[in-house]
Amino acid sequence: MPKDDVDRLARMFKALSNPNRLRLFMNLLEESKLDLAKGRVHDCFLAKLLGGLELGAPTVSHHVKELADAGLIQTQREGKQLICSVDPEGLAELRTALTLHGV
Amino acid sequence: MPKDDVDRLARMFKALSNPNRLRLFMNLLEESKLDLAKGRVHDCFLAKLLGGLELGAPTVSHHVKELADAGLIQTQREGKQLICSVDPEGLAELRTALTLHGV
DNA sequence: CTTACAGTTCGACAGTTCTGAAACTTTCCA
DNA sequence: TGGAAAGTTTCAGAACTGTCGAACTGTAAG
Repeated sequence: MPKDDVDRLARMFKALSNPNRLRLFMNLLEESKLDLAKGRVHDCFLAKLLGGLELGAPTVSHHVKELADAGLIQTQREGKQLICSVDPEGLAELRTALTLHGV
Repeated sequence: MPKDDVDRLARMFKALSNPNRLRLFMNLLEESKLDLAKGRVHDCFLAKLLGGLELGAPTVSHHVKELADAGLIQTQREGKQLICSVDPEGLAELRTALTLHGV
């Protein structure tokens, strides 16, 4: 596996290595499952992701950026709100890396 | 998702978040694929995992412990050598967490 | 225009992580 | 018994991370 790929992967894993950040991502992933089941593309505005997480706004902003930079989520602005969605490509990369082909 | 599960998952991701540690794990995973293809249980002694990695012995020892503590690899001593193998359960947990059920 | 809302940026600080040097332990071989 | 091989432990320093307060930016509603 080429060094660049390892570094890229490591960055994704790092983005998920903090419990609060992982929680944000898993919440989003849960939402995605619901929406995908209904055949819709998913997205979710930031505050909704927090679900019980007690973090200051700066911290959340930082974590979201980290996830986005790693290629795990996509963000887009809608008026005052920031809409987040899981990046399917990033997710696919992770799964591929962890897959024992055919096992 | 319960807090304990999130924390446990985060720990696994953290173990994979360092490029050198990820490399060790991916090397082991590659070996596993070969061995599984042959229908054998896999394992691999430590020095063999390094494959081009230029790290001191203490550092490698530290990384291996980190992976083992996270539940991603198993180790066993055989004479002078430490034999490592991928922990299939840990791997399965990771894959489950990243799976959009039925998608 | 003014105010409130939803995030962002900056700065700082405590805590954690990565790495290697030196010294140690265990196991094997002669 | 003596020595070498393969890891481990402990320690320390440089670098990185997670978090928040304060100040800032852009948008919507009066």
